[in-house]
Amino acid sequence: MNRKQIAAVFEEMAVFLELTGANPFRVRAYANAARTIETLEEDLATLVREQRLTAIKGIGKDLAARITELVETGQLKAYEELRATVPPGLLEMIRIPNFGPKRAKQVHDQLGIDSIDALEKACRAGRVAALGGFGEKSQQKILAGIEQLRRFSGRHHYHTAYAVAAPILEALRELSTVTRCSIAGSLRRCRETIGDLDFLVSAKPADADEIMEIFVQLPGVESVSARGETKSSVILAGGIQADLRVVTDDQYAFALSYFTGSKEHNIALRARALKQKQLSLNEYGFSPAGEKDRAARDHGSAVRCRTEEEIYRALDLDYVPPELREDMGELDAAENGALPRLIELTNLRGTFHNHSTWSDGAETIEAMAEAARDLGLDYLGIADHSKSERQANGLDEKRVRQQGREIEKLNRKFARDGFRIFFGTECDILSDGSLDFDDETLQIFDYVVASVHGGFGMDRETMTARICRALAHPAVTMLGHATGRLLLRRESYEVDLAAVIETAATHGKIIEINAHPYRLDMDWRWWKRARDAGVKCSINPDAHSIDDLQSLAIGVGIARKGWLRKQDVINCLTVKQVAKLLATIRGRASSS
DNA sequence: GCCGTTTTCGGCCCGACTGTTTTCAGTCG
Repeated sequence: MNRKQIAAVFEEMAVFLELTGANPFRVRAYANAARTIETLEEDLATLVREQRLTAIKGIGKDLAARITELVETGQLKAYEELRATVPPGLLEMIRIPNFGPKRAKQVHDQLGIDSIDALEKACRAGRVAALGGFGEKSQQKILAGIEQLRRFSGRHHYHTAYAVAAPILEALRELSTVTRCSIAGSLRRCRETIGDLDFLVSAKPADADEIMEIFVQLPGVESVSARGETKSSVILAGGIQADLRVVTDDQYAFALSYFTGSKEHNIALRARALKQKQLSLNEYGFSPAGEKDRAARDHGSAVRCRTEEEIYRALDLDYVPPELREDMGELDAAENGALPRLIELTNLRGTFHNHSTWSDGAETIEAMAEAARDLGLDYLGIADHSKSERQANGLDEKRVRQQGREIEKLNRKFARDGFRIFFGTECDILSDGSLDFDDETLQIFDYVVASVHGGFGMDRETMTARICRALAHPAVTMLGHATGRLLLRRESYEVDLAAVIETAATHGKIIEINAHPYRLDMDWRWWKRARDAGVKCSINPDAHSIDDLQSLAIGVGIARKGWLRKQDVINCLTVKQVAKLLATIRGRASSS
């Protein structure tokens, strides 16, 4: 059983335990272990064999035994037993907003309800309102929640969420009563998908109510699910939930840190404040541990902090950029001055892997190049599909040569501006790991992006061997969308990314961050490891239109989440440097 | 279930909002 499967078992264990009313800290132990295992650097089988599991933070004697059992037998007795006691319908029911394990268990035990459909029927019949602790309003909310769940998956692509959030932030910023405001939550951390939007505003207490009222009446607000003094929640058209918190300006930095999360980062930060400084930390500030009568909300923070930087400093930590706040080692690094200086959007000078009308793009090469130049880039790589991609109008050997001549011609024109088009191909990796062009044709390109576009169903070993074989081919420059996933739509194919990263490192090959908002692939969780193995990254929008070039910004966000610095990303090189690098990777002497 | 120069037992981050209560449980982040 692989790491991902074991993590999934532990995650379900956490949910099952919660449903059975287990100790919440025990639940958390399983949930934390799931996260730890999923992003583990070392090979699980090795750790099991050498009995070093308990050396991992959060893995004790019991969990180590369970991991060992899963690795060795592919099963977990405790998991099977627990699962047998939990009706399967409860699992789907707790996906309803504001309907958690306790309520699911109650309706199951008292009404025999074991599915969302049954719950809906019971609500309509008024049977749920009659239960203790429930009422007419709860019943209506459950029905509304079921409808919301059915209409929307509950999560949204980053760019969708951003497009909805930006005008709301602007509307808040324009209010004269608002002192500071920001987006917080997973959008600020640049997660690949977003559950809901979090807005934070600082203002005088006397103005808070009016700001709340304006917020819940903004255009696009479909319904109001909560409306309090400091917090309101609304559902926007399109089904995205948005929360607004209003605090005083003294509290703003603390609230921003708090609502940016992640929850796991916050827990680690608070535990640290308690342990090292005997300070309790919440969204209002620091207060002396255990002294409830000196709570920060009423008495101000024991340590005043105007910015998040000052909060980290108060805990003897370097500032942790939002993208890194995932409790994946950032606090240790912040303590030791070992945080990376992250890449920024302005560091980008060009990009690879873009399409044109030669295959399935919407724009000519010239229009794409002009758009890239207008964005301030110095070069653009065009990598249209290879011949096997018939539905995408993939190019055969004859057409790529024609395309090469057009690019040569365009480059003479663009040379005046110091701009350059690189001639590439997005070459299919065929089922056996061979490439869609012969070696002679592959020689005409400046670079080759090798991608899997079909045969997703193969087993892990075969797929891994297929991709690694392609990466080892001397003509290949970089790997396109490493796992083939489509966020919220299609799971990735089975592949051993650790082996892929190792192969890329061995052959000096690049792996892309495909910045298309549906892909964001290779996943950010793998990049620190790839970076440390010496693998360089290329941030590519996979643009099929001029607008798609904007995705570069999301790609940079994902690179930042992956701890990448300017020097780890080839798009930060100058035209000259990158031309030399591409030539070097192909084992040819540089002409420049 | 994990963890430990205050503890091998007794802690484990903390608060807002809602709906149901009449002091709180459940849910969420």
